[in-house]
Amino acid sequence: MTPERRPYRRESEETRREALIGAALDIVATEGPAQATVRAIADRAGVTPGLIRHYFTSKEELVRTAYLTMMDRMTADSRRGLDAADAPVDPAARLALFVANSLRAPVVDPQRLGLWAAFIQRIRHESEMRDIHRHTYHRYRSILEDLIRALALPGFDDRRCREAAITCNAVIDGLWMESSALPEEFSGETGAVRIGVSAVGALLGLDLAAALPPEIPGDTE
Amino acid sequence: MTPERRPYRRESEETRREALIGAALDIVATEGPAQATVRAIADRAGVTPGLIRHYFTSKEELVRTAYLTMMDRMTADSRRGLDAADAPVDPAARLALFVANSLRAPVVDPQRLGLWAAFIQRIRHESEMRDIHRHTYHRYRSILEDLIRALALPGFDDRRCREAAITCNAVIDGLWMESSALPEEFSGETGAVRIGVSAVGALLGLDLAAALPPEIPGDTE
DNA sequence: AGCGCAATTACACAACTGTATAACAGGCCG
DNA sequence: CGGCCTGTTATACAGTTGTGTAATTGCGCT
Repeated sequence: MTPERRPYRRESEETRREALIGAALDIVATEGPAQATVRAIADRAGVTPGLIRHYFTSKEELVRTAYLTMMDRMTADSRRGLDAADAPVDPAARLALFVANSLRAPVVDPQRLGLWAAFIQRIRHESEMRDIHRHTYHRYRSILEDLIRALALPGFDDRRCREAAITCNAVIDGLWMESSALPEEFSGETGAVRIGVSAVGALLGLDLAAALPPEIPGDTE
Repeated sequence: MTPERRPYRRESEETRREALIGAALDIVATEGPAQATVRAIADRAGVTPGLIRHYFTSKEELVRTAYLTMMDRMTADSRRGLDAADAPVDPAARLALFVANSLRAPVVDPQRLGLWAAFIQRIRHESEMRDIHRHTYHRYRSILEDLIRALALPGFDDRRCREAAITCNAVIDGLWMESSALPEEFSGETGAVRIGVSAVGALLGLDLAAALPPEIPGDTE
């Protein structure tokens, strides 16, 4: 009567790391960071808890890696459609698309807000986290700044473009936050996309809403 | 050889509740929610852990009460100087003051951001938290809306005032968040107050910076 | 086919968590 | 000044946490 031992498959390091990171993000997003225990993460990833310490020196390191992955996804999702072959060439359309992407799914999402909040929480005490945040913030803002500069608006020198990017970034972040926290209040006529696009337009003195390319409904890859 | 028992003083319910709430906020703000255990909270409040369950039905309830207290403070700090006897009467000055207050200490503060993030984390799963959040958001936004309506701007009907409030709220929230997370990047010329006041002005089409009452340096009560 | 290594599991452990309950004592009322 | 209510402390407890370590077994290698 030998005690049964769970059967398993050997996987590559990359596969296992990705599975563990994905499981960690999943749990933090859906159930909060307090529920993201080594046992819960391992369980969701389909392995036993001990394996986490085989691929990461500590649970802490796994979580950190997971957050970096999330931030990369956020920026990539906001850029969607800007680098494609059929990407809009009109600078105003490009800016409008970027703003709109930032203010709808999958970027706007209660789960992502929770994930992001859990991440922000750690910024003050862990310098690696602060570095990740600073890097992500600057990368996003600089995309915005480039899009604004491409508009070649009269009177917008480098300094003014930079300040406009800071301001537009703020209004986008605020709307992202609020519409993710209270989705039911930002639907229909008060949609975050509409408000955000027209707000950025107002800040730059142009009609961005008219430039926004129509959304392609089933365009989720 | 009687085992020594810790001496204590009896206090009013209000005193004890405030002490416990304050201790909880303190610890969540400085060390994160994971460190806010019943033992740590009781310790900081100068009592023993059991007392928490004497004033709150659970640790959960204490934390919830603490968050509500925090949100009240945030709004109150932003209103500072608006209700005083020597408050500005010019509507533009009042709006500018409110915006500026929201974007400097003590409202802008890394610890408050941490506190706020820990709070936001919980709104998805705990309906009481979501209610607190919704209530706080609407209260703040409606202050903003009233200040905007008082400007009596041409063409700003109720609907437009409401949408302007949503937008201004977003830009303030975004700047608050970013300057709290990366304080060193929002000092001097790129100060959050300056950018925020001029952004709100731009969104409403008026020069708010000129209307902003000068800051009284030592005015922290 | 089967050896050997390392990926994976299994188990143990001490620290810590929130909560329940009983014993104690501070200080108001008589 | 003494009793007694209740605010407060003390202690116990079961559950959970991250981590360390030894045993197993999948599977690439020759």
